[in-house]
Amino acid sequence: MRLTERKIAATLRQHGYKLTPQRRAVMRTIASTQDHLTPAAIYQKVHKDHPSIGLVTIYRTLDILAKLELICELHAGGSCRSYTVGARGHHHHLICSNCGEVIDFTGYDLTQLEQRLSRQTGFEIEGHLLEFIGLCQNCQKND
Amino acid sequence: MRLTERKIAATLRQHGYKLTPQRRAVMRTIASTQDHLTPAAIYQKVHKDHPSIGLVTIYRTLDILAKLELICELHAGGSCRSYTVGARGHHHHLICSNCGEVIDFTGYDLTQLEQRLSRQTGFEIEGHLLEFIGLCQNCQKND
DNA sequence: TATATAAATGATAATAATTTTCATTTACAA
DNA sequence: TTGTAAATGAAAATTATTATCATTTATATA
Ligand SMILES: [Mn+2]
Ligand SMILES: [Mn+2]
Ligand SMILES: [Zn+2]
Ligand SMILES: [Zn+2]
Repeated sequence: MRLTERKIAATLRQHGYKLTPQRRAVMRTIASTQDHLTPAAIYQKVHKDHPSIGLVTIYRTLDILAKLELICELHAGGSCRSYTVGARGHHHHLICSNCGEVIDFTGYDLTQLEQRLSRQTGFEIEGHLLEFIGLCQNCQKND
Repeated sequence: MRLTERKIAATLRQHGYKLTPQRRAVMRTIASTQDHLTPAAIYQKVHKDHPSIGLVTIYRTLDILAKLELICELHAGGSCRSYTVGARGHHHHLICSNCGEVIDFTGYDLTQLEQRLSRQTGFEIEGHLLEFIGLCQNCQKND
């Protein structure tokens, strides 16, 4: 079942956030489409109904909604990049959210899943991204 | 086995790229650490040995190395964001690299792997990111 | 080894994305 | 109602990324 504006609003309330017209507008926009939207795209849509809204409010609202896991952040290609040496061959990553340490791991095969998805959706799949985020041992010690 | 500067250089050659001191310096820097580094961080490191290098050259070199899969791009938290409504509960994504369409999929469980990784590395894993990138049916038709 | 030439570089500017600051407004608890 | 902390929007500041273009350079080949 999809998340409605009403549902989102309730969760905001539960967490002590005020329910402003601007936030409603952002929620409505996001809840009204399957697309993934950049902050700028959301701004443009919201702006139609709510011409006085500021882009900053979009960013702030998105941060809150993401923190509450009401929306989710995607990391497709393009910007937002950092690099590490490529271990030989295909592999995946384990990333420390605190210090940025990256551990490569191999031996986990996603081709079965890839084929299933391709069959089910008609997508021609070119690649994938599998990353685990957490705290490395060091960063656990130092709180 | 880790990728050495020498190995990287050979691959560059094979693909018809010239071997410049700047590129060597970038390769050396990347090959010399396990860390993942932002373009800015790489620039700072390279800049020490090679004060005249331009940041633009870093970007250009990284693009090439990524294209040749000698390094890999990470998408941890932070910037590079676009949003989609959260389907009820945890799910993963299939993203069209051309038009940006996103399909959520569920029913793929990574907790086994997560536990294995946690045991092996001592990481306290907080979450993960699993995304497949490809072309949706529409974008396949329209080339 | 000298030379021709396409490729690469770096300075600079342009663009785009994101965050900070701060004075003003507003949601909502009491 | 009213008080107050929270939220907003304008503007500026930062930061990331890309485009342009004159100059330099790696390297194939004579
Ligand atoms: Mn993989
Ligand atoms: Mn998952
Ligand atoms: Zn760490
Ligand atoms: Zn598409």
